[in-house]
Amino acid sequence: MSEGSQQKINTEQNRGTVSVIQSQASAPPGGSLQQVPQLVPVTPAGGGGGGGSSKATPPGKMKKTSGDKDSDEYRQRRERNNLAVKKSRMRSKQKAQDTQQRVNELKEENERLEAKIKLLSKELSVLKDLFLEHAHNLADNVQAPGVEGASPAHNNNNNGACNNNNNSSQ
Amino acid sequence: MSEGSQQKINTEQNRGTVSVIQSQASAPPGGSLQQVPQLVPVTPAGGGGGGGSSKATPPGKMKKTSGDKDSDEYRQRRERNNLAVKKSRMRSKQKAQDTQQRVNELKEENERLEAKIKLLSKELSVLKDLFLEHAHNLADNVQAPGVEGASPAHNNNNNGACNNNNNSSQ
DNA sequence: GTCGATTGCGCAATAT
DNA sequence: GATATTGCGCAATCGA
Repeated sequence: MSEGSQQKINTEQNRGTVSVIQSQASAPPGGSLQQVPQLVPVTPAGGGGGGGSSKATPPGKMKKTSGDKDSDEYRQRRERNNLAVKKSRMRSKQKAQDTQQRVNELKEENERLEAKIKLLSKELSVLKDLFLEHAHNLADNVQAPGVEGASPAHNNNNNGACNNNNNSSQ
Repeated sequence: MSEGSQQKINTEQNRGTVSVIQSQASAPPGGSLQQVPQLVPVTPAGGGGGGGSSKATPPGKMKKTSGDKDSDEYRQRRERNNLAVKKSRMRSKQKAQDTQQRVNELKEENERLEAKIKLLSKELSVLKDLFLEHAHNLADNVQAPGVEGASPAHNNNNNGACNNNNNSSQ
């Protein structure tokens, strides 16, 4: 967790002043640093695929005041984009969080459902046993109405009737 | 979606060469730009608010060769961190993806479980109905034992009742 | 073609 | 001390 100690940067501030800054840069212990958007073309004619014409700071003319970077318009665009980025990231994070929560909910519900299944299964089992018992009782009644060892009935060749197939789907 | 046209940056490359580059920057369509880490102190000893004192590059002494930025060590650290960052982000993204997938799986399983519950419920219902029927039959038997319609043995109307598929797997 | 939304990336601060 | 996370800004790209 945490949450950093972020410092609001005053857009356009050093902007107006900065012009050329070289390496160097002293890092005051307690001070925050601001990244000045210095740009530089990188490995123009790189080895890989995209070949690009190099063209580093071509002597061509630049429109606008003193380069894109200093223009108010540029700054404005940047700021807008920064805002959009922030927003987008927030949403993204929120979404992830929601998804995680959804997982939890679903897990819970799953457990509930499984419990219910267990219960229903048990009930079914009990009922089935009762059925069997009844069948036997009836058989007895029919089988030995008055005689002792006679077993004439047995008509219900139910043999193998109550088979429960314990198949496993999947 | 998308996937940008990212270009591998050769760390330490322009480092040695770059000295001063101002705004400008031409943005070649296919070319990538590298952000040179120019740093600038922001609100140095700022108490809380918007800090007004500028004070860029205070005359304090910096250790190391020619400033932290140019040091090999610095560059190395940066690169290591960049790597770590990349890794971390990858994992983060992967995790989010996994979570999403988990949601899908759980949803599927939920549906399966619900279907099963439905089925079990139906079976239970059938069995119960059978039970009632039997009870009635028995009542009839008891109620009218010597009457004309005595029917001692039509007990096993076991019509198709006993099948249950008690599949429990997973 | 402008503008917001995404995305990858590097930096720096902070956490582990 | 080194790696891992996190917030943030930049730039490129996508999409409306």
